[in-house]
Amino acid sequence: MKRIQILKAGLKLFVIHGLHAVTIAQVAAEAKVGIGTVYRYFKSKEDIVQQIWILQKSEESLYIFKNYKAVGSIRTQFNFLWERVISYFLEHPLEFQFSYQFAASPVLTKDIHEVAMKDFLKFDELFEAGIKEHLFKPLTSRHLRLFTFSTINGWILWAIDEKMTIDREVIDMFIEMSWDAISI
Amino acid sequence: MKRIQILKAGLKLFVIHGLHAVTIAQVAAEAKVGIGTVYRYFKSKEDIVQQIWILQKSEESLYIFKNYKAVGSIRTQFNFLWERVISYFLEHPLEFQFSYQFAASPVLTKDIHEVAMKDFLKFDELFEAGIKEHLFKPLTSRHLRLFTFSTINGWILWAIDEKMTIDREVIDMFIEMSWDAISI
Amino acid sequence: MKRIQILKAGLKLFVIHGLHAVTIAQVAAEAKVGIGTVYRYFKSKEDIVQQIWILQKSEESLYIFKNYKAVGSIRTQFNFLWERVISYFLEHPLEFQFSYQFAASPVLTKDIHEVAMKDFLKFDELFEAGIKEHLFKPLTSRHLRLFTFSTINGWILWAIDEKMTIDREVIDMFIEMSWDAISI
Amino acid sequence: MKRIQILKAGLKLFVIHGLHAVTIAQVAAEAKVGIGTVYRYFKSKEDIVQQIWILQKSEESLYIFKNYKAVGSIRTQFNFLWERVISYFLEHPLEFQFSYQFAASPVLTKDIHEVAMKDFLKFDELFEAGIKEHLFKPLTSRHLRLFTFSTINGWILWAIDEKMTIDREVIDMFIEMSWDAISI
DNA sequence: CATGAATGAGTGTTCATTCAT
DNA sequence: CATGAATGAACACTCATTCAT
Repeated sequence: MKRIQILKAGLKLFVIHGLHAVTIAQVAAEAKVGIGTVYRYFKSKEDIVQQIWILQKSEESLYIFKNYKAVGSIRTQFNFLWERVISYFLEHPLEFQFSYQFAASPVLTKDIHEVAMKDFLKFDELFEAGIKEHLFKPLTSRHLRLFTFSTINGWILWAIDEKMTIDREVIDMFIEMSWDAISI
Repeated sequence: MKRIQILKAGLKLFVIHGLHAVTIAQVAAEAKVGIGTVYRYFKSKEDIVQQIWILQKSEESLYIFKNYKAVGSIRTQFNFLWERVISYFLEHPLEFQFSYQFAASPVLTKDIHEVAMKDFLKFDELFEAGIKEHLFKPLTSRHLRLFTFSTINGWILWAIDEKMTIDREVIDMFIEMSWDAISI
Repeated sequence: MKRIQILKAGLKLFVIHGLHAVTIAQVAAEAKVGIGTVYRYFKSKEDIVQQIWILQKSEESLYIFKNYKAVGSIRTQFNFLWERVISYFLEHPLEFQFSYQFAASPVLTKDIHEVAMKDFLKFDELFEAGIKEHLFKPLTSRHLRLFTFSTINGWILWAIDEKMTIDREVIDMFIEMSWDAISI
Repeated sequence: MKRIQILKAGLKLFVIHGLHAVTIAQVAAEAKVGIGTVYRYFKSKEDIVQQIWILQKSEESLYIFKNYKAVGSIRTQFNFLWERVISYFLEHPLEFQFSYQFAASPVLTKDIHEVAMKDFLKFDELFEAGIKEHLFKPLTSRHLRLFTFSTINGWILWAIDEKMTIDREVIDMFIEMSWDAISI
């Protein structure tokens, strides 16, 4: 409960002002808890960032894979999942910016990334199936996943930046861009 | 001279340890100048980061557009420029990581980005020409540029991360992926 | 019961780590009681130290004066009592170290010392008798007591420090040293 | 210069209020330097205490052994040195109390003690010579030194405590007490 | 009577910035 | 123009103390 409050407060403030410009006192105030309480749940400022990352990726995957069944054509599943990814980030711009800013940050170790990413391995299974059907360019499933996530990041970044109204048509076009990039 | 030393030292340390974990004293030591000297050239830590960004983008564009002539087919020019971008970052992994980490950082204001990006507007001209020839999906030239840069960033990130040996063939395939994504 | 547990736990931890390096939470854990319980019995950290001191001196005097009768020659009584003091501390090294470290600590007020020391005034009576018999150098009984306690402390400190095996002979010699110092 | 100021300030405040009741800010203020300056010279609060101890023992030995020549009878040398020790502490009550309070403190490691005590090994040489002449009870020179220092500590403690006026006669008597204790 | 989660004042420590040399 | 010792505001973090359960 308080743990989640703190993580949500941290996410918001770190995104807006940057890690080095946010004090623990500010995080505590935003989370409406005492400073000491922050340290009851987290052992340091870096720990907070790492736990935000893990929580974030967990919520992300929960949203994305809700109602997902690995049935139907590869393309259908691809459309379904990427539509979910896009929807999630468009509905959660703060969370998206956190993901973008901290993806390459030195405070996130390999271990943290590994833990946080484990739910996303289902994407690899999808790509694996596509590779078997010779639908994709000759890359590993891991690289296909990373590439498509990259394209999505860049695209959402500008969508949020310019406060565009995103309609179905645009989303569909974007998914097509991703598909066209990796398919033969 | 000393100015450049300081910027190079800062870039290296910020990438490796993160902005908040690097002190001005460390930057001064790495640059082999006194702390006071840092303040003769830059008015604050944030100023250093901003100036690194500007210098970085300037060197990047110099490398990319060297020998570039806006002649030949759109595809030929596209291939030429993206090959240069990829080559630059593969040869300068530290600079790449700096670009990646700070692209969405709150310390870089819109003004700084505008100044730093002005040399890259040539890309927009190329995309503009492509749009006129109806080669691309219905997006603005700016969005086409942002999208392709984003895909390239994601790709180089794992190329560096996994210490892959990147040969011509792989680069060519990647450029094709980018092209396929945006072309009709 | 719990009161004593807390005092014993505090004594042990304060001796090993030093007053400033021990938290109430650690004392509570060592005593196997809750933090709140500590505050039910003591009003502050300083209070704990003071109560340890008082308990300690009380247990010490109980041990020392057990079976003591103020009869026989001064020398006989002197030997008896100092042998008891030495035995007590050799059997209770932790308690000794606490006594040594906190004897001159600013957290122990004059009042506390007065309360804690009242059982030891029997020593003064012995010295008083010795003074009357002209056995001692021209000092007050109080000074004779302080002096002999001081010598004993120094001696036990290294005995414990060097984990010497202390036999009767050594103890006898040491008591003789103390006696020789103050006697005419 | 500033280093010494800080150590002197620390000694004074630690003795009066106790280690845990003195803040670095107070030490800095007493030393008339900035807080940051304290950390330019010392890496932590504990380091300050340790360096005070070392400086203290160094100044002590300098005072004691000034003009000392290892000639004349053992007794003459003994008298000379112990008179110096007593004089030093009577003239420097604050320094004495520091010595007394921190002698058994856990912040002073074996290493620190070893470094600090090396100048006092000259005492051991004197005792060694006395042992050869069969003047002393059967103890090692090291133990003779520790014992006599203990006696002195106890004695000075009360002398300072009661603000006695100490004249030659009293000092001479005390030296005699120490001598009587260890001599056969 | 017992507990330990919650608190925030207070502390040690850091580090961007200044300025005398 | 270069330096780095000096500074103290500001921070991360601790821990004695409280109080609802």
